[in-house]
Amino acid sequence: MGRGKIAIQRIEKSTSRQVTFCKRRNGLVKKTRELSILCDAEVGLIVFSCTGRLYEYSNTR
Amino acid sequence: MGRGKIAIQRIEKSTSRQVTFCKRRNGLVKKTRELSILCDAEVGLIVFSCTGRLYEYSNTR
DNA sequence: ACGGCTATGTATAAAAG
DNA sequence: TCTTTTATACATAGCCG
Repeated sequence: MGRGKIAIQRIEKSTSRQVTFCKRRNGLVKKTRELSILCDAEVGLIVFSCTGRLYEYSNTR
Repeated sequence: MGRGKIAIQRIEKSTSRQVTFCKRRNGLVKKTRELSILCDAEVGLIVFSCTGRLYEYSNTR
């Protein structure tokens, strides 16, 4: 996706890594929520950034 | 995505829901792993299907 | 560094086998 | 019902301001 294809390996440039982290984390949460709703599943997602910050998502019943 | 647009709400037809669950769960795991590698983050994903089956993914350090 | 844009790659809904 | 195909929608990499 995007303007060019990227290899799946650690992004070395820290500013790029930070931007990608933010974008993909948002995308992942969205997909996780969609799976939960579409398929009536219970889900939990936990992400710790490399700087130690926590992000999480779960559906509640 | 796909041939038609779908609303984000529970898929009523159980066979369709099952197929979508399988495809989207695989996609979600892939995205989760990619985020972990690209952005050097620790991640955990847990999914319980509506039939009570457990699927999980986490990166190990 | 953030926020928006858009060309392009990827995921996937529906169909076909 | 499982797998494969294909057209289309969606996510996002690189840019620009």
